[in-house]
Amino acid sequence: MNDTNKSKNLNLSVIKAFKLLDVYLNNKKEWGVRELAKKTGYNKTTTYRLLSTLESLDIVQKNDDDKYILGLKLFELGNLVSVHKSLRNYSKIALENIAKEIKETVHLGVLSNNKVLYLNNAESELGLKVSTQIGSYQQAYCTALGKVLLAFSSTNQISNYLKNVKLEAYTSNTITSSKVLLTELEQIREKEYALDMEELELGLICIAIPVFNKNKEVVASISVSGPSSRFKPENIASYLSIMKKGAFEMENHVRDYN
Amino acid sequence: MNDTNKSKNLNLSVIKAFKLLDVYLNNKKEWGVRELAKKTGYNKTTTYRLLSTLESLDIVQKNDDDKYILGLKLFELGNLVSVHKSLRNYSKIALENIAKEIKETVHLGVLSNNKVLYLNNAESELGLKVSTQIGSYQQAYCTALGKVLLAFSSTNQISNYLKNVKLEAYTSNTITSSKVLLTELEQIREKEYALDMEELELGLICIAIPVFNKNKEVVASISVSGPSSRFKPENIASYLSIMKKGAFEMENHVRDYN
DNA sequence: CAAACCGTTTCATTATATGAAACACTGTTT
DNA sequence: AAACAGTGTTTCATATAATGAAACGGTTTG
Repeated sequence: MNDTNKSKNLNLSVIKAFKLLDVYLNNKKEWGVRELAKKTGYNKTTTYRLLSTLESLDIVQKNDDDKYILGLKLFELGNLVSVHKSLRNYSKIALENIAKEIKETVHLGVLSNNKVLYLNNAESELGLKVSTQIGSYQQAYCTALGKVLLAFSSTNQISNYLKNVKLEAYTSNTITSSKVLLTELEQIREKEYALDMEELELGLICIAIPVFNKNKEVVASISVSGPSSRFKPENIASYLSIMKKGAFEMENHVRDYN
Repeated sequence: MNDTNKSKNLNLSVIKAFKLLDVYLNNKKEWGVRELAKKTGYNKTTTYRLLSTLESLDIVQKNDDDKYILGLKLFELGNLVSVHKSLRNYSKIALENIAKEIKETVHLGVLSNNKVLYLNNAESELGLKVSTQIGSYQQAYCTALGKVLLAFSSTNQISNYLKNVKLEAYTSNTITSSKVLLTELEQIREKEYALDMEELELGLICIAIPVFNKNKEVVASISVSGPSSRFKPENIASYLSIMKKGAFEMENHVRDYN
C-alpha cells in the first residue's frame, strides 16, 4: 500500500497475502484472524478472506480452535526451490554434533545476493542461545559466516561486493572501512577461520570456518554463535577442531552447488 | 475461477498467484511469462503483473534471460512449516544408503489428512526410476507406504479412514473393497512390511516397512519403488534387510512428531 | 447474566484487476 | 537489408472484484 513500487502496477491482494505469511516469521505458529489483522494493520474482514483463500489452497490450515497455522502446500512449494539441496540435506547431523559438543548454536550459510543465506542450523540446548530462521538473510561484512565466504571469493567478486554494499555500523565494533575489511579478509584466508566480535549485535560473538568440496573450493561456511559471556579466547582452538571435524563429515557428502 | 468455492468470496488474485507457483511442480525450473500464461490459461498481461508482484516479494526471481524461477522467500516460508522436522532432518543419509544398495528410489512418508505425505526421498541412480516431489500427496490405500501407515494406525483411525475415503481403482490391481483392504492390513501388521503390486500405476511396484520411535510407535514408513521389470520376488528378503538397517539408523535420531 | 472476546456474513461503495492492442526489443529467416 | 516471429512490457478504458463498517451468532470470561 505505502510501497515504493506502486508505480509498477503490482497486485496488492497478492502482496497482502504474503505479508500475512510473513507474520509467521515471528516464532509464533498459530494466529487468529483478529490477531493477524492487528499485526498487519489490515481490516479484519480482509484478513479473514485472505486467510480463507489461503486455506482453500492449503497454504494455511485452520486449527480446531480456529487459529491458523502454515499449511503443507507451503512446505511443498518450499521444497521446489533449488537452493543448495545437497548442502541442506547432508549438513544436519554434522551441525548437530558440533552443537552438542560446543553447546552453542551452529549455522550453515552461503553467499546469495551479496548476503549470507542461512541454509541450516542446529540450536544450542541452553536457554540463552542464538536462533536464526533457515532461509533468512544477514549482512556478510559483519558476520563470521559472511567474512569467511567473502574471504574465499575471487578478488573480482570481493571488489564487486564492496562496490555494491554500504558498510553500515551495527555496533561500535562493526567494520565500516573497505580497507580494514580487506586486510581482515586476507587474515581470514590465512588462518582459515573468522571471528565476529560483537560486530553485528552487542553481546554476540561468532566463529566460522569454510566448508570445502572435493576440489578444495569453498562451498559454504559453518559458524558457532553464542553470548560474549560464554565465549573465552582460550576456547577458540578447541572450537575450531570440533568445527573442522563437523565440516569434514559434511564434505564427504557434498556433491554439487544447486 | 471455475472453482466450487466461489460462494466463499475468495480472493481470486491470490488464487491465481498460487496457481502460477503450482506450475513449477511440473519438473521445470524456468518459465517465461507467455509460457506460464499459456500453461495456466491466464492473460499474459495478468501473468506478467502477478509475476512482477511475486518478484517484488522474492517469491520468484528473474533470470538473466527473463525467465522466472522460484525465489528464496518461498524457501524461507517453506522452512517455517512445522511438519515432522525431526523425520525430515535425520532421514536423508539413511534413505541414500538404502537407495545406493538397492539401486531404486526410496521414499519416507507419513499419513496426513488420510493421505500419504512424502517427507523425503533418495532417488535411484538409474535412468528409469520413480521420482516423487517432497511435500506432495498420494492415496494411502494403493501405496505400500500408505498401507503400512494404515496398518499401524488404531482400529478407530482405520474405520474412520474407510468412512471418508472412496476406494477408487487406479489399475486392475487396486484394492477397492474395504474387506479385502482390512485383511491386507492385518497381514501387513503381522509381517511388518507391505507390497504395492502395481496397485496405483501399472508397471510400478513398491515395498514398504514401518519406522518406529523409541516407544515402538510407528512414526513413518520407508518404501522402495521401482519398475516391475526389475522387481523380483526373490529379492524381497534382501530388500527388507537393507531397508530395516536404514530404518534403524533413522530411529536413533527421531525424537518427536512435529 | 452481562460483557468481552471470537470468527463470519452482509451489502453498498470504491478501488483495482483486467485484457486487447500497441510498443520496444531480440534473434531468425527470407 | 528487410520482413518476420518471438520475447517482455506499457497503455488505457471498462467492468469486476476487493473493501470495510456494521450486524450476526457463537464461546469464553468476569
